[in-house]
Amino acid sequence: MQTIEQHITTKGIRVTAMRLLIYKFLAERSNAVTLSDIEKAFDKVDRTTLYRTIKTFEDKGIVHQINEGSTGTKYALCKTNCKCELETDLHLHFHCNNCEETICLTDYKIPKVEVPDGFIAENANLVLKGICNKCS
Amino acid sequence: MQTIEQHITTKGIRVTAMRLLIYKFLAERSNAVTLSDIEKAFDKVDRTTLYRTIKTFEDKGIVHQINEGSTGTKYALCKTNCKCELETDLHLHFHCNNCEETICLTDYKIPKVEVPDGFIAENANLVLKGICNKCS
DNA sequence: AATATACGTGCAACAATAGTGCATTGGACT
DNA sequence: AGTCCAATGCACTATTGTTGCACGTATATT
Repeated sequence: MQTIEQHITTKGIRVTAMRLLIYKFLAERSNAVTLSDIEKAFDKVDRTTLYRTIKTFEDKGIVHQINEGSTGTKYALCKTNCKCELETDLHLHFHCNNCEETICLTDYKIPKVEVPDGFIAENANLVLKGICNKCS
Repeated sequence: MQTIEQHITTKGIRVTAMRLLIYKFLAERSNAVTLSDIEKAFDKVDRTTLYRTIKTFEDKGIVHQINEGSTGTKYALCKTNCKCELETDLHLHFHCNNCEETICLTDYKIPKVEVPDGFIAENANLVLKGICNKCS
């Protein structure tokens, strides 16, 4: 079991107080969050820092982004050994139209889909919308 | 074969010059467009009108929305008899990381996916990212 | 240890996208 | 024609995404 510090370090970025805070915030919840969710949680932190921290995390494969239709991108932690690869790692997301939460269903992978000749798929984003288990 | 006017009318909204223009603009291209794409195309039109027209179209099932990660929602016309239903109508979208175009692959349906107990999926949004046929 | 360097953070400003309220226009209907 | 309601346009506000710069702190170099 890696510590968060070790995990961040092995991804090739420095450990800072801010990054640990943001990481822990994300780790505490199973739902994807927007930048402003994080901003509200720590009212001392500058928006820009959050923005850049999340961007760094994304570049280094620590978080992934989800677009589910409501305005604003959401983010969630990747699993420890996720490489965000199409065939193996990409899971589906569920957006509840009632509570508006977006949940990572990490155990539900995106099925293999056919694409027309000439198209090369490298990445995928599948969001199901409906009613989640808490709201149904 | 329905005229555009008939199609709009049967969806339960009035035909106006603006709506015809926007409809035709969408019909002319196979790619999904953002609101500002439309805005640039008709520089006489107010953004608010576009925004509300698209919203009306969306509510009435004339267009569908696609979220593909780059900022801004994109829109494309639904097929004539599309009801935007999960099992039958929802097709996949392809976003090219090179030319940044988003293409409706209307003949490629979203495969049936399993969701955990308690979740009820009503809608889905699947965007593949990679290189399109023109750029590969 | 002292210095140089690179990185992280915060501030300020800007740009793009979303959304609302209100006055006016214009078509549909009697 | 006059009434009514939907559609449009204008002005304004809110939210989200983004960049440049200055400063401080951690890291590397000697």
